[in-house]
Amino acid sequence: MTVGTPGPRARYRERTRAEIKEIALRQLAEGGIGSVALTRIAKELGLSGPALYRYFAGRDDLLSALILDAYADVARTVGESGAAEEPARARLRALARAYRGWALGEPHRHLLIYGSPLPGYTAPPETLRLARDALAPFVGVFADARPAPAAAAVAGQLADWARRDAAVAQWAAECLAGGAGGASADAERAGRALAGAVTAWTRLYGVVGLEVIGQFTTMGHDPLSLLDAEMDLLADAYGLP
Amino acid sequence: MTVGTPGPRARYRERTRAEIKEIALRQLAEGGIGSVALTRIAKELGLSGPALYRYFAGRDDLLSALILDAYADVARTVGESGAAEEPARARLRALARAYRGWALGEPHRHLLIYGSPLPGYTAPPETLRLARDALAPFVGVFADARPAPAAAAVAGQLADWARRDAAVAQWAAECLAGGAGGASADAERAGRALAGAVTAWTRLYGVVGLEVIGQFTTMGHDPLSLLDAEMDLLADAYGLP
DNA sequence: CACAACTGTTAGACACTGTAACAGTTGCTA
DNA sequence: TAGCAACTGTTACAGTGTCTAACAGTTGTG
Repeated sequence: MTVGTPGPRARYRERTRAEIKEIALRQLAEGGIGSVALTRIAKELGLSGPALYRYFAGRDDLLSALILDAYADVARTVGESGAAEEPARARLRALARAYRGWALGEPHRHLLIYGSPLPGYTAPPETLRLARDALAPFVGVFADARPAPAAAAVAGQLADWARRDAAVAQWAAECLAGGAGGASADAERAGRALAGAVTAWTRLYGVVGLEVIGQFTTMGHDPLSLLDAEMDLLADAYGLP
Repeated sequence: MTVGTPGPRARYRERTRAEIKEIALRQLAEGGIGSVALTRIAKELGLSGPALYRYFAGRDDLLSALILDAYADVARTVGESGAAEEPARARLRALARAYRGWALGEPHRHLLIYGSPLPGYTAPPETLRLARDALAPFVGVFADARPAPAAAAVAGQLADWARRDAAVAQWAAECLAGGAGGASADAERAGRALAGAVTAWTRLYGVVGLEVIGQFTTMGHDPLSLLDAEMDLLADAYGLP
């Protein structure tokens, strides 16, 4: 951690990288992932082709950076929402709506994360952490869940997971305690909460994903109603107040 | 409809088109959608570059054909499964597992349909029909559904849809009657069945989609268990026997 | 103040899409 | 059955994009 002052050079470098990503995001929004082209970015910056390779190792590296940013943005957006809502089921609705709002506002970024994966791409470990950050608020919602019998198997598997992996157990405990307090929740409780969170996330992805790719445009229902219904049914099945 | 005999020329043409699609599918499987390249397909066929444009107007046209084939394959796969299962909830599980099996067997084709859409692509009307064919068996499962209160809003919206659009109403009636018999089901019943089918499809897409893009690899649960649980919870919520 | 790192350039290899112009083949029809 | 029109294929080429190599100017820092 010998990171003293940034220095003027590193400053300029970071600024240029940010500009590149900015233009890339615009291209992404306009024509999808296939439209992100280094040469055109360079032209728009007044640079010439290969100069961009000073800032990103290649196209894949740039896209990886965009993916990481998107994950961070999702975690931030979800994390900032619904904390105040009081009955747990209202909090669940708020979390789901928050992600939907983000995804509909920037569908290309949703697709960047949850659309077709890049062929050679393997998510860096940091991505994993951010994905968990996004899931954490959901785990908190299901802190005192009492799942219906049909959900018992999944909850049991996730409880076993918490028993096997200490890091997971600790993470779950932190989510349950609301971030403070280190009271170690038992694995069964963690399993129930994780099962609720994973299921919520799956349903959320199901509704929003289909909406983003336009599979609902010919159906006669409002996707938001469907999302609310899915979260309410989940709250019912997990006995949320 | 003046389509007499195919003729030897049309025969050869169709055969070549099929070969092209075959190679394209292999490229798709190996390196994703970005790896489908007309020039390499031509080389593999012993043809030279532009010859392929005699068979497909361009890369997008070829990909559109692959998309249409994939939709048809999904409709066929789902349509052929689970018809025999007796309690409705068992049929629902079977349908869901059938799609999951297809998607895990050919993840690239799942992504072709449900991953990031091609920038300029708009689905041809035939796609719409095939998508409905895939949904039809699910509608049948929910023929006598009694949705929980949380699902009432969506069911109501879809009932209204059936009231507005006669073609939808007829389609729903056919699904409910199992394909035979023209007894016009009332719109309320159609709305309930459609709501169940749409929700089932959404959950199915949620689980399978996340599994295909590898979002479950770091989670300690079995995706199949989650899928079964989601379908069972849905059967509970819709009062399926 | 001098050097090393940084930032940028041009030239070029390679792959892919798609068009243009042209030539051989074949099925159909007058 | 002779001939034409449609079909199938070719080479040449323009345009775009990724990425490497070799080289040059600039600047922060020891």
